[in-house]
Amino acid sequence: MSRPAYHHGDLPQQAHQQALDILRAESDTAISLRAIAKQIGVSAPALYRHFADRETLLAELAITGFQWLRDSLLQVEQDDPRKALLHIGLAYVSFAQDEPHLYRLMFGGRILPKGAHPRLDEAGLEAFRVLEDTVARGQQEGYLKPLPLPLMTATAWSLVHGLSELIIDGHLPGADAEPRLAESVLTLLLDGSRNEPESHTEETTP
Amino acid sequence: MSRPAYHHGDLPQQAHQQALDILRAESDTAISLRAIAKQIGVSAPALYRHFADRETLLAELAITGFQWLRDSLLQVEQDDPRKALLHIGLAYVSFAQDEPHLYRLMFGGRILPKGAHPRLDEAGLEAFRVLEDTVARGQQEGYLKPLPLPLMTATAWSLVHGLSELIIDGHLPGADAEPRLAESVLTLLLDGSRNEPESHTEETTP
DNA sequence: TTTCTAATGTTATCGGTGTTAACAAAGTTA
DNA sequence: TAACTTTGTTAACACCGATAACATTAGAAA
Repeated sequence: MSRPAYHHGDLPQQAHQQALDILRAESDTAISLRAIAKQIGVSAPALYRHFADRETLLAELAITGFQWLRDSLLQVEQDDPRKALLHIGLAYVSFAQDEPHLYRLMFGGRILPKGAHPRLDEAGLEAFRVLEDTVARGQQEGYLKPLPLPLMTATAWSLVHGLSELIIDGHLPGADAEPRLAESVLTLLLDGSRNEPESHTEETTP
Repeated sequence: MSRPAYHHGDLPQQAHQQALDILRAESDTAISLRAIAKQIGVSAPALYRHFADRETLLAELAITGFQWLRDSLLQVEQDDPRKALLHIGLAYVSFAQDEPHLYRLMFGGRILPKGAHPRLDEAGLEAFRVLEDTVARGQQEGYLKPLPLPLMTATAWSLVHGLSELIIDGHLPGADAEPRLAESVLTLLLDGSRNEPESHTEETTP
């Protein structure tokens, strides 16, 4: 358009979107500040007015990723404890499948070192809390075993995270042929985590 | 000895070791062919006589990593099914904790794309089979539920893989304060995967 | 309106990377 | 010895992130 303006006005937004496009199409390693700048039609150092460095730009992508993940998990209805747990697990895995490169960026500790971007850490924590709350509710309603909450959430998170990564990386070839694999895997853990009041009713609340 | 020979004689081995040292000390992104060459005292292009490219060198590191992992898993004694399953899980997580950067390289689908290095894929498969065999044995001996083997192995692998990654990325802060976290997590899945839930083994959760 | 300042661009440049081409030396074999 | 293969070398290309020094503009202050 007729916008040869010296001040672009929308550079951070557009850079963010460009980086996200590249991430989705290729991988995080393919994200180059120079390429982004050229695509937008701006000089490379201009980006440094809005992002401290390349890693910070990647961190912002990961932050929006965690927000999307959180929103997705929040949309799971929470009436029945078992259904809530199963569906939140499925939503988690689906997110990873839909945004594989973004998911790897969010959790690739190698790419974004953990203490380096406080806002990123907090965004991750907020998404994690949705999962934690669901597990806690499952316990409060008596559906899950009354084991320590950190233990149960660590187990649940490990399973969905591991499953997501294995599927994304193609290590579970049955994932496409068997779309209910995730459901079966989650069910296996769920059935084992159920509280069975008739078999043994000891209260070992922490 | 220290002979400034034109032909080095041990270049691939030394390059491999150098790369491994750098990987352990920093990360895979820190591995630079030029730096390795300089350290060894050879020109950078010399490495291309022994490695097709940088990625192939990384793939060879990952291959040895899978061999180590497999060896580690093979050392778990297989008499009692429950003990075997628990200890193979613990050995798996311990490997990841002992070699975090190597583990990330082995499983970072972003770094080493899956179909690109056949020897790597096979090495990973051979390590995986040790886990699969242990699960199969647990089923044959009647300890685990008679569910489809791919489902049970996918579940077990997801859990140990997810747990490993979350621990080495620092997402489970209790991992250091609670060294028995891995054991508790694995026990939770194990108890739920048992074929006959009436027999009570001893309590292992703190 | 005019002026001053902070924000936001620019070009030039530095040091670094993987990789290839062209060439040279050493080892191997006929 | 002569031919050939292997394994090194230097030079160069095309990128990359990042910084310094400078130019332009927008917006508040006078």
